[in-house]
Amino acid sequence: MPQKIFNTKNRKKEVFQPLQEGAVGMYVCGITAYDVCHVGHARAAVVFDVIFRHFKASGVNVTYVKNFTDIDDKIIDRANKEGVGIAEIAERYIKLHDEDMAALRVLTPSVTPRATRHMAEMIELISMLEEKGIAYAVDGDVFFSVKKFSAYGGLSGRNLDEMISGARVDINDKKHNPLDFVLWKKSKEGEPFWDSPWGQGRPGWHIECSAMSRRYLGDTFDIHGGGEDLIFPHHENEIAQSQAATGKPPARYWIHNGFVKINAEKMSKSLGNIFPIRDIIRQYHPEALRLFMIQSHYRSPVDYSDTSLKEARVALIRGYSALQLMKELMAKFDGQPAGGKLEPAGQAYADKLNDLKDKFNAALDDDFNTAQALGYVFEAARLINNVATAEKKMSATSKKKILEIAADTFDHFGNVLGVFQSDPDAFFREDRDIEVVKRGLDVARIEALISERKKAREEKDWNRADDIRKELALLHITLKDSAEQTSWSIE
RNA sequence: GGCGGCAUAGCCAAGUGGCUAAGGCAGCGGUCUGCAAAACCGUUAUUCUCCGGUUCAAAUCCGGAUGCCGCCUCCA
Repeated sequence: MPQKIFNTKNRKKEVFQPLQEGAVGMYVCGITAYDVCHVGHARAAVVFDVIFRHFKASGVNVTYVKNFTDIDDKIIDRANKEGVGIAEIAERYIKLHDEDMAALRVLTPSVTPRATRHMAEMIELISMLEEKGIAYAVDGDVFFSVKKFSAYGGLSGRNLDEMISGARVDINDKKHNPLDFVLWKKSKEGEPFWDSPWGQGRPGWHIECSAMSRRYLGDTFDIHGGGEDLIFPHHENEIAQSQAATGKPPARYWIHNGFVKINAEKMSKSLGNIFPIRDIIRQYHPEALRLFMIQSHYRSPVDYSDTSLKEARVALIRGYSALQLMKELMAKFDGQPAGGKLEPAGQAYADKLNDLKDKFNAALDDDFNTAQALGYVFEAARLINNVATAEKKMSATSKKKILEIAADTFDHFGNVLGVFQSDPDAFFREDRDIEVVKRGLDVARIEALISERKKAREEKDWNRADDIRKELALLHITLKDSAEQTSWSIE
């Protein structure tokens, strides 16, 4: 099935034709390192991580570039407030970013360039624009003249006249046109600076991405991504700069992820509803946050709330329960001979699993439809449960073989979506640890009660046993009795 | 004001011209169980915000209405 991508540039789903067969170059705008990452960053990271993983799993040689903006007004502000250098601020938040990404099972991109290490490339690009008469320098600042680039507005679907009439008043009287944007900024007293043909200064935000994408992926590459808020002006300006300088459009496909809303409101500092990733994952297993993200299509807005994370957690538990069941059963069948022929009932399960795998891949080929793909994952989980618990008459050899196929299938699902990759026992342990801390539970007391109940059950004192269970239920603890032992989980 | 998006069950959420409208949560009935939990089986939208139109056929295309949201300013 050919890969399809919704291209923001043309506002429609298109068949993806890479520049070079079997290879993909993808650039995604990363963070500005001045604060901890929030749930919105998490979404963008997860969305493009799944795209990265899907290409890799499809055997494509993908070069994924995600930058760090490590020089910017906000970083300078923060550095000044704390009385430290900008490098220290950037370094700190990049490190925290990396920790958050690792927790979310986000793979490290192929290249993670930093703006401050690419000054030469930026200066080169600005010089090219200046030579062509598209950029103009005024008193140490350099601006891009939007009127000199006729395709300006092509990505965001605006035209210059509309924008000029609708533009807010810009007090910068150095600009020839209020829509012109800065390529190079003269540094103020005490600010960090780099030497350039226009004097000491620092780059504008937009030029960073143009320079770094060009450096690692060339003048034209396959995919450029980012949050939908970056369409205008950031990506519009990137296109203008790159295309005006090189004569070639920078990216062929533009992918933009939708926003995360908080309880149906826009997340913003003024509303005080910024949810940092590190705070969320103290409350919920990181995979629950990840699953929440991939439950929706990447272009739809998603609404983050306590309820939605709780639901994602329950769904996650459902998946891991199937994996745990599978693991237990596999252990039981350890001594069984491998290979052998599947009986017809077993063959039907195997066919169904292969079918689900095909559908899963097709869903991702169709504009990375993770929500649909996830539906097939849960269908596969049901099949596993079915084989494990319902198919009593099937031979152990057949069961073992199906479970092997199921394990491979789930391995593929997990690899692409970045969920269900942990050992199920480890997952349940981690999840329980988080819940215990969150609810302030006393594990020793819980286990003492469970021992007491065990004794009561042995003595067939069902009333006492049930009273203990009710007491634990008040703490949202659910007990599960098996032949060997009683395990507990937190609702 | 300009540009764009969304509206599918109690909730979350796929599906964009034709098979029974995925999947998860919650609910109900059953199997299992000392009773539960988990799991499994069955069930839960004759219908996709509303009104018109195109078509043999529409949740899906077109027009209109209503509601919600995003961008136009730093923003994932």
